[in-house]
Amino acid sequence: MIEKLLLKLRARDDVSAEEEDILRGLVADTKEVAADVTVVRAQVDLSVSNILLAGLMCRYKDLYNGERQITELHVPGDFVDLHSFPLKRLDHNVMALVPCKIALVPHDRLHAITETHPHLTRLLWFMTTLDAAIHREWELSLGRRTSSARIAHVLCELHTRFQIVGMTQGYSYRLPLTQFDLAECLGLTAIHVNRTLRELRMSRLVTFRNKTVVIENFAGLAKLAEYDSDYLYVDKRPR
Amino acid sequence: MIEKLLLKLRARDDVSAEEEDILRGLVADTKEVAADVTVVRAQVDLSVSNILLAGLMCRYKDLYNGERQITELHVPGDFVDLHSFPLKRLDHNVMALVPCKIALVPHDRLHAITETHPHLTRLLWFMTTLDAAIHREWELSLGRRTSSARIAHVLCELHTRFQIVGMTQGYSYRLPLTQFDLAECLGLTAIHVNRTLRELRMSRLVTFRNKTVVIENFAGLAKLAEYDSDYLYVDKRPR
DNA sequence: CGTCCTATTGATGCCACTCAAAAACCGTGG
DNA sequence: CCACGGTTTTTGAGTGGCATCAATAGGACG
Repeated sequence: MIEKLLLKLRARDDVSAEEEDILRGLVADTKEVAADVTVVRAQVDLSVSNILLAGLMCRYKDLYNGERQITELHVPGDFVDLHSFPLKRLDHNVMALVPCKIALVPHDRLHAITETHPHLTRLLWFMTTLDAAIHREWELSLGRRTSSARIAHVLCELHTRFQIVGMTQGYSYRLPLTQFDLAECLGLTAIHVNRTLRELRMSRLVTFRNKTVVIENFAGLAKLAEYDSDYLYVDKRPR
Repeated sequence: MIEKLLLKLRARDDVSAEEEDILRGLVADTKEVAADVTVVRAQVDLSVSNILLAGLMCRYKDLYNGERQITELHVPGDFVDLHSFPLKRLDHNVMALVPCKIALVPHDRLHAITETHPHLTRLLWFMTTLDAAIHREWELSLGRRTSSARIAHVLCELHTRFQIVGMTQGYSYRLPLTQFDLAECLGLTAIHVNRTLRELRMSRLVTFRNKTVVIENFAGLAKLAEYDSDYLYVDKRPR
């Protein structure tokens, strides 16, 4: 059930058979949620974290006027709100962007791991710092990249992240987002995203149609975006 | 020496006398660094983390054209690159914005804590997730807030963070940043920061002059910024 | 008291936003 | 299988916030 989480972890460090068992034992229950459902609400006391098994989720914050900023996208295998374990509540909401399947992990089981399994604890800690690294890269995009570079960058990032969990076909992957969703990730309007996607399509770099991304020229796209997957820490090391 | 770190931690959870001793024992050495010195460089293997004792530091990423995005500011008491312990290297640079004093903490001592002191481990973990929360709030600023709200917001944030470590005088605090530095935090140009600061000054909300911030109307500033310190998790809880 | 850095102001331009509307797509039910 | 309503995508025209370019003023320091 948590195969994708294991893929994600094993791309970064060894996970022993015992540790794998413990991780499997974390899941107390699974749940299906419909699209557009807010699964975790900001400021609510939490005692459970969620692993995304299938679908696509996001973390977002919003302003009074209804404008929304998505601060991170989550692909299957992501421990979507693991940080709620040390934080005890969240400063943002977590929403399903499409129908999703999630696994529920009670915090007391995570607590138990921290008491008895240091290496696994460090692995979990690592995963939350990986999310922070993604936040930082998005800050760079939001603050300094042009609209075309922003879109190019997020499409490169998602290619890498989907690839890790075996959800790409070559340079193509399914991305069930609307242009409106994308705009909320990138600090743009949907209209401008639309125009910029057309540019990227016309320059034969990437096509995003029918919820599918086809990267026609990865090197070119990465160059435009100044994309370097370093910040995703896809290298195996003892943590 | 690490009094400000202790203030920061004890604003969020209890720290026992034993834990305090262990934290004090983390420091292997201290160092003075000059302004504008990059203390930690991206992609370099690390075996030491730094606690900021005095001064002001930042994390930043940059683009080929030399544009820079500061992703977080660090005030005294911050464990500036604690996340390099799980990550093993950083995806960004860490720089001293003014002359700073830092404490060096070897990773093997952190490793030892994770092996023997679960609660302290969770506290350290918590601190890295707090940095991530700040990143998310900055994403919201960079993506959706207007220039005036962005400036107002960061000045509110810094007030709260300086206050926690006892470095405010009422609604005033010393902030040794140039307008150029601020611009690099906010995804703006220094020129526009200058104009916007004038607006904020003229609307009697806040003054930033001679490296000093004086908030004349905190409620008004917070309202403009939609500032809510929730994301800084200044509430004491068992972690 | 000159030099460098920082702050300030003015003029102009462009990237992305807003407003408006049509076209394409999609699930649903008759 | 097609009509239908809602969502999403696409395109056009006009606007504006922040950037760029240019230049002066102020402050810190040797």
